[in-house]
Amino acid sequence: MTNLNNTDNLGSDIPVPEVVIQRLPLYVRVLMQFSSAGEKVISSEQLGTRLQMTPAQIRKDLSYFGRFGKQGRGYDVAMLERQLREILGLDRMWNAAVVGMGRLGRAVVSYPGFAPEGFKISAVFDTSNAIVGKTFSDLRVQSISQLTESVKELDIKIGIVTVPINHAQEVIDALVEAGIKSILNYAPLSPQVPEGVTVRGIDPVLSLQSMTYYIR
Amino acid sequence: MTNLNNTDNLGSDIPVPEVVIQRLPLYVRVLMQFSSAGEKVISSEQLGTRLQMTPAQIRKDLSYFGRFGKQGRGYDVAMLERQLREILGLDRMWNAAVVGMGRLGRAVVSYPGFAPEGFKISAVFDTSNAIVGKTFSDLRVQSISQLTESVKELDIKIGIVTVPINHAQEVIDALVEAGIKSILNYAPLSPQVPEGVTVRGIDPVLSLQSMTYYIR
DNA sequence: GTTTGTGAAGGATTTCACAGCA
DNA sequence: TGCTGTGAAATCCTTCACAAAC
Repeated sequence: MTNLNNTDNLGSDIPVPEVVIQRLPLYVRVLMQFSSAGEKVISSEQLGTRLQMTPAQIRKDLSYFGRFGKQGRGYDVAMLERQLREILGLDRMWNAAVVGMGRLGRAVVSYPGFAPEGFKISAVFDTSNAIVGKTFSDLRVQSISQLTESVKELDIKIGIVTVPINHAQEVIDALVEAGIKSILNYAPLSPQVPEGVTVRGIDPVLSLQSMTYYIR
Repeated sequence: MTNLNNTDNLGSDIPVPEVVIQRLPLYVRVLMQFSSAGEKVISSEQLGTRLQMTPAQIRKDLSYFGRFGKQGRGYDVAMLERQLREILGLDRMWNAAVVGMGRLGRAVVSYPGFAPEGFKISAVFDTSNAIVGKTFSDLRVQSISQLTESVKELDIKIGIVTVPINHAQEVIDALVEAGIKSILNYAPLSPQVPEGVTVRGIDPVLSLQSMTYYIR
């Protein structure tokens, strides 16, 4: 746990804080905006203004991974975007499976925002026999019993959980069992997962419930 | 009734850390589960197991607001839930407005998870004249020019943004202008908002983009 | 015996501030 | 001159550990 060599982050294997990793996609997004606005160069100041954070934090975050800027000038927009995408693993396509083909699952598979960012929904599943066999967005709904096989065959690395809360934990267990390490969970519960599995929750009610505290 | 004082170690009103506030709804959720399972008492250990966090953190979080437990026993489930709801402002109903009645907005207004938690969508808006006047889930779509008036009239405290990215900032500006202090933003951008306005983003792509870092 | 509440310690993250380079 | 990269300082957050309460 104790880290001795802190004179040089580069090339050493200090784990990068998770908060930092979660901010990198924000930087990528702003870089895309600047890029399509024709800007070639961006400063940490400009990035900070867009994201409402301090320039120092942005520079510090980037320094975990290398030296991307030029003093007196800033960062090359295209180059920094490319580097960050590579760091995050966004320079390739990822196959995802959606489990739960109710209303929410169907909304997710037809959401047009995933594909342009390299996330392809390659298979869909459901626990109910009433839905298995139907087709949505050109994807035939499979039984959850076929999960492990499909995950292997289609090189699926991401699971998206859109089942009702009462089935969510068992579905997550099945995904973990099938070797999935990254889960996007739309069910309103905090699932139990083993070490090494990352879960991110999409939970609008939780978000609302913490905002009301600040309304005075 | 509720003791809203901080611990007295530093004398006066340190604001409660935002991370703490964001965890309170998680506690409420587990308390509901325990309650409907017939459990009367819960320990910080049990809460921690459910949420995959340490008992000490839970006790510390709660200590910002008062002393709710009994040594040697734990917390009264019903009482703690009631107290936390009061602290968060969840002991009342909140009116919300949805702006953007495209596919996503229609999914949001018909989502059955908000009402049981006390969030009522009381008005819906759109920027496009092609949609204004139509009705979804018994709500007639209004022009955004009527926002300020409706917010006042219907006591709307929460704005939910479901417009496409190119209209999102202007819609958020309009909500802020109308006096809204809490915004749930489904558009994939980091909006600029003044101090005192809370924004929470619902952004599945961002979540995926930070998870891929950990897939090795 | 059990479990809370909490100062104090420890760790993590952010910000400062400035040397160094374009 | 302008802006990055980064040690050091400051701040924030979590965990420890134990007295007090039941």
